Amino acid sequence: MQMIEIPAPDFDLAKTLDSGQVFHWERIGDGFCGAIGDRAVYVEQCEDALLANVASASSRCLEEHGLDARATIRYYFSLDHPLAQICASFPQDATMKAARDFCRGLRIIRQPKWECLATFICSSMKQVAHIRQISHALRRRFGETRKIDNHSVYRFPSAARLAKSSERGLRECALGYRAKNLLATARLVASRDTDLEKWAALADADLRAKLCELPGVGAKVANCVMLFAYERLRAFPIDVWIERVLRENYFPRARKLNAKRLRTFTQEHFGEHGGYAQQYLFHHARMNSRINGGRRAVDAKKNGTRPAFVPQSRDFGAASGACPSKMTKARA
DNA sequence: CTCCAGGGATGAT
DNA sequence: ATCATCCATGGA
Repeated sequence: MQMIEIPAPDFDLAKTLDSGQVFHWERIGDGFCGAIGDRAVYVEQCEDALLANVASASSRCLEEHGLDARATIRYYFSLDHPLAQICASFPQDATMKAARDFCRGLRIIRQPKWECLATFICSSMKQVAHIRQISHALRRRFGETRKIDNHSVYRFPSAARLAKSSERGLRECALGYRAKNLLATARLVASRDTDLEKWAALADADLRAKLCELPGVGAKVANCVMLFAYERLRAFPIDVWIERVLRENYFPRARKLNAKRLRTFTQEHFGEHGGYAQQYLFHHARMNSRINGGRRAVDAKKNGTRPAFVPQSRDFGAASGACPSKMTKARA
């Protein structure tokens, strides 16, 4: 057990872990504790490097462990993504530029597929803080524990483990009406006729269609899973925040702006790394809104930047990324 | 207290 | 095909 140092230029650990793409990392001291798959990890940023401690159960010797730990960190945090090129591919409008400057170093990470899917099934109509709470509750109750520096972290429970739990047990993790969907999807994934790993070979549209067949998964959740677990950097989830950003900045005074038109626009405008653009817009908007304790309009004015937008409309049915017919979903 | 949240399934137009 | 309504829960 010793700290390893990993070069991580053009990377911001805190922004990455606090941007609403992953929900279980805990601030400990100067860094974060969490699980990457079945490994317990402590990681902190030191300038252009990461200092990490990775505890894995299965490694032969110290040298092998070091290589494995480095590879794990590099892969999970997507340190191989060409971030400069990705940001350069963004559209050059003012809204996008502001988000790009604010989110420098934020990377889309590579999450385990089931963990990501299950977590986002739990995310519907929940604030980020609630999703965190749910993720932790599920882990504490059903997940295996791992130790790192006399601190406990918990794995996300397997689909098989959740499949054999009860809806009541899930509801006790503050899942509410989402419990039924999570349980149903866990049973499907555990039953082996839905192989999440195999789906990695599918084209975007087919993958999205497959995901949308799962209970509790619609266009928005499917796009999140595609972006955060399947490396589909084009996937553009549209939630209430993103919809506000789009309406206020790209369609000021547009009446009759339905989901399809919004989706078409995002695919055209944000292009091949739309998912990255989306995450930057999301994080920027959230961190600058009043109701989330972000910087206020007054502070923004002082800094010479544009005032943060203020959420106002509250009435829309969100949808994004074509999610083909779900006629087959209800039957099961 | 009220308001709202990284939505989806369902039934009515 | 689009639209309204309901679904639980807890932080702000």
